Amino acid sequence: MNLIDYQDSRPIYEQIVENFKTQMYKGILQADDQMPSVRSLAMELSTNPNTVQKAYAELERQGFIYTVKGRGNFVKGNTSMMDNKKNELINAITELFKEAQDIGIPIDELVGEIKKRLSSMGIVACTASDKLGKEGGYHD
Amino acid sequence: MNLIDYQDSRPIYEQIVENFKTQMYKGILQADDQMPSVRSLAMELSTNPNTVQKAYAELERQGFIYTVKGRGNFVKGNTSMMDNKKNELINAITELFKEAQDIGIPIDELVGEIKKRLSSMGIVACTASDKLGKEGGYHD
Amino acid sequence: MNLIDYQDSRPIYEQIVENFKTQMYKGILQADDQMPSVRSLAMELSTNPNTVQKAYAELERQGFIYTVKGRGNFVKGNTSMMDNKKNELINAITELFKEAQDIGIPIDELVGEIKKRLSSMGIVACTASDKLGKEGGYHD
Amino acid sequence: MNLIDYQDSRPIYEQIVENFKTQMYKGILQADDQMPSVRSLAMELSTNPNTVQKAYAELERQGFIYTVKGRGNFVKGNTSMMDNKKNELINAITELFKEAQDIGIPIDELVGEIKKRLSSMGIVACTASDKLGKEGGYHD
DNA sequence: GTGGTCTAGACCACC
DNA sequence: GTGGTCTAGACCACG
Repeated sequence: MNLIDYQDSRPIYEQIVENFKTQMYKGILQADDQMPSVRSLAMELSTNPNTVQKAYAELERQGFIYTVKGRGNFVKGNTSMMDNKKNELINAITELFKEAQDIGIPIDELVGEIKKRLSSMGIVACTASDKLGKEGGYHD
Repeated sequence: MNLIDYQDSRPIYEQIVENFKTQMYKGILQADDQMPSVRSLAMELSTNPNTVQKAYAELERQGFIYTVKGRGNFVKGNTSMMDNKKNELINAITELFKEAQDIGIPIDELVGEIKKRLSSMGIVACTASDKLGKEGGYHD
Repeated sequence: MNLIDYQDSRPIYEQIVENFKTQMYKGILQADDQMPSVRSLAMELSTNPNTVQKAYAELERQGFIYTVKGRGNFVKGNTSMMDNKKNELINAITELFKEAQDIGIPIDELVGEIKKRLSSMGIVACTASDKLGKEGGYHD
Repeated sequence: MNLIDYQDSRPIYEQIVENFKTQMYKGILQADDQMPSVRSLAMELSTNPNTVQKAYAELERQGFIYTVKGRGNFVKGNTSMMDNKKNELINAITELFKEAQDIGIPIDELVGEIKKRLSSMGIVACTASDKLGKEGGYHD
């Protein structure tokens, strides 16, 4: 469990939720893995058990974990988890591109800069754009 | 001025700020245009003058407007405005792509889907990716 | 607001939620009516503001109210509310009838007894059974 | 013995109780049949013997089984069992109808829909209501 | 004034 | 041991 950023404006319980969700997306936490107990995690994060409890309740509500009373919280094997996340990302990015379009920022410039940054992080964005670009379909 | 969405979780003053910023980006509000007075806008939005005041203060802090005592608030002709916005968008999108990469979603799929959606909205995303993909500028 | 039954095994916050939901179903609370403030209701019920807060959060999550920060909670004008409730009731009752069937209790007996009880409460169940039973069997 | 649903919010011991009760209602378990031993059932359900013990204690308290020291637990031949269950069901259904009435849902609609569903499951709900309506058996 | 979050500490049911 | 609920009291952002 990563540490909490007390500088962050987001509430602590929300940060906990986010942390666990990414851990699941990344496969660090897998189906039926046991979550740390409310109390122990509270100790580890030096926060209040109620706060952790709230985070777990939220995770359960969103379908990421399930609770066995008296035993603990466990990761739910949610097959559609990935698809949801993918759609979420697609929506978010599309929305941003649309916004750029609205205020007249040329998409070319955006994409160019983004690609530069991604590749400087070692992310092979080119393959993607490549496929996009390919067969010369769009050479204006 | 568009209406405020009271069901939105974001604070009202922030919605006002956002509204004005997009109006400036879109060119609806231009340099040295006069902003509506605090009181009149508060009336129009049927909200508290304090709230409008807070929004204007925030806009001034961010360098989007300037105040002339006794006369009112005016739009600042900020040449770097666009660049800031562009950078903001680039950062946001890059961040999202990075996240996708982190959890193992193939960027290809994302870009493909996004492209589909943009073009279905009449936004010519293809030209952008094209230029990217072509001249091989960023391949290494 | 009805009183809380501290004998009831259900948690207090859940009782509060239920109370408000029925008040909405009955039309006592209508769209955009303001809910009592968290603190005042807590006082009235002589319970803790946190408990009321939890109830309100749940009501918001379920789409029955919306929150305007700094102003209060308000009833959401949910048109599909009634339909949801109706379906819920139908499901519950059907489930019970199915259970009876499963363990071999003749449905006739059940319906007979239920009808007796409903009419003794002044509920005109007969009209309903009428349609069911068709052609004018019951002109009493 | 059916399996336990650990994702179910109800406590495990309660699920065990329910399971046995329906088995008795359905006649799968009959008077003086021996119940599985606490330990073996605990193994079978891979749960804690304490939990099974608690379930058996509850079943005994409710008059469904009796204990012979050193021999085991046995099903009680309780003639009033069925009547209790019937009353329970009648109460539950009546309560739901009353609730519907309270919030102004026309009982006709409810009954109509329920009838549709029951018959689509092959349960002859119609005959029941029919008998009700016809020979006037329950009219007074 | 409003709601939202958090802490500290308690009690309960369940396993 | 586990999670779930509740209290008392605090602090913050928002209007």
